[in-house]
Amino acid sequence: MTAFEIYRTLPEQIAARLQREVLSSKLKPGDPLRETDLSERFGVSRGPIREAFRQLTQQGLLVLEPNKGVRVAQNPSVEVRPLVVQLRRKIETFVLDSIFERITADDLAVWDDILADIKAACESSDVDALTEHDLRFHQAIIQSHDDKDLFTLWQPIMMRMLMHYNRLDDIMESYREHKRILDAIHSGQKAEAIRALEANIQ
Amino acid sequence: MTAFEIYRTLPEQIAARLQREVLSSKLKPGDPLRETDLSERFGVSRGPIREAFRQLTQQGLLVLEPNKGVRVAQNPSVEVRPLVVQLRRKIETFVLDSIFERITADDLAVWDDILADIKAACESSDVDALTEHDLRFHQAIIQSHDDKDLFTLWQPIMMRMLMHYNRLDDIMESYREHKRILDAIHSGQKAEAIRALEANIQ
DNA sequence: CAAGTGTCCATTGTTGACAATCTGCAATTT
DNA sequence: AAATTGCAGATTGTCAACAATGGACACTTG
Repeated sequence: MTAFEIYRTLPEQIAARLQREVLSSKLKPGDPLRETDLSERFGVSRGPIREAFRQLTQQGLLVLEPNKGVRVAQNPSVEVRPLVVQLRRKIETFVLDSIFERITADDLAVWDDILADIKAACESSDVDALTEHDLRFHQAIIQSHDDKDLFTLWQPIMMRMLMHYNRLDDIMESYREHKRILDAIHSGQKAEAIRALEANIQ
Repeated sequence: MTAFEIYRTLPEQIAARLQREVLSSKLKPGDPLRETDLSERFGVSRGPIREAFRQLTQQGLLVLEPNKGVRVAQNPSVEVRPLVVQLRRKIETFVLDSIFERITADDLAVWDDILADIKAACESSDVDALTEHDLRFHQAIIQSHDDKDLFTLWQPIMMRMLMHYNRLDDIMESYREHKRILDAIHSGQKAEAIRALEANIQ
């Protein structure tokens, strides 16, 4: 299957596959995941499956109950959803504000590439691809901060927002929002970039 | 410290022990934890140890690198620390505001008990016990919210603050801060309770 | 008939053996 | 002498067998 290995470990590959299925709602909140099923499906023993569960639990996509196994996590309740939005805004604007003066041409090149992927996904109305590249976009920004631990803090919050990714009537609007962020960064307008980033997080 | 701590599973017991050692700085940032060592020390095989690692990684106390094992996580950098404080404030004030009108006498009785433990720890200058009961206090508040997922979101943020628990010159001040919170709740002063809670989180 | 009890089966928990990988150091090469 | 390569030991990764747990359902019992 692997022409070239994108993921270092077996559990990482499995976790990536399962993550995609959760975020695309192929696996729905409450769905149980059985270790034996997956070990047969992926042709490995239950060990790596458990390790994949570990990673996805940390991301908040799966919930583990002792002696009962794991289930796909529930979406955040309507009451806490605004809190999640605020938390994500706080982290991402903190990062953008913190790194702004140190953004390199290489950083921007990478982000521009992701923006192109977002555009393509919007134009073909591919919601799953949009979710994936939206995640990549914001992840790239977070990971450009020196403190790598920020990513660990941010990831579960981001995941809780992506699980109900259906806020836009016009899918192209997502592309425009991300473009506004990068345009502002390109022209060195920090305050405007932060505003555009906040507008994108809701 | 409670006389009988009942943990449902083996990994939970192990994780609790290790958590205590990290929070009391018996295990310091960067220290490696070897599966074989711990499996001998606790008299179990490596499976439950790995599951305990999983839990502590989710809490942000351990960091896992493939093929290298786990290490005790680094403290947040001075730059990120204010962000962590803000995030924790946002979550805890959100919860207190949200549950305030539904707080029961039973809730308050539990919180008063924990406050007594905090007082005892302060009076005997037992910093480790104070850390433990401080954690219990805020955890009890978070967990009184209907949405149990909030706890999962809050825990890793809380842990990052507890790892450098040394802000107070006068340890008794911790007791007074927590007492102010409960006094305000007892007398139904919501705004004052939230103010006192924010003052305690720094 | 309702409440409790026992049994079976699906599933997770635990274990020890073996494989793969990393680290440090010595031997080799340039 | 500096850089590279090649072991050897330590450590994590994977596996399959067995144990323990929980849920469903039939059965007793009052």
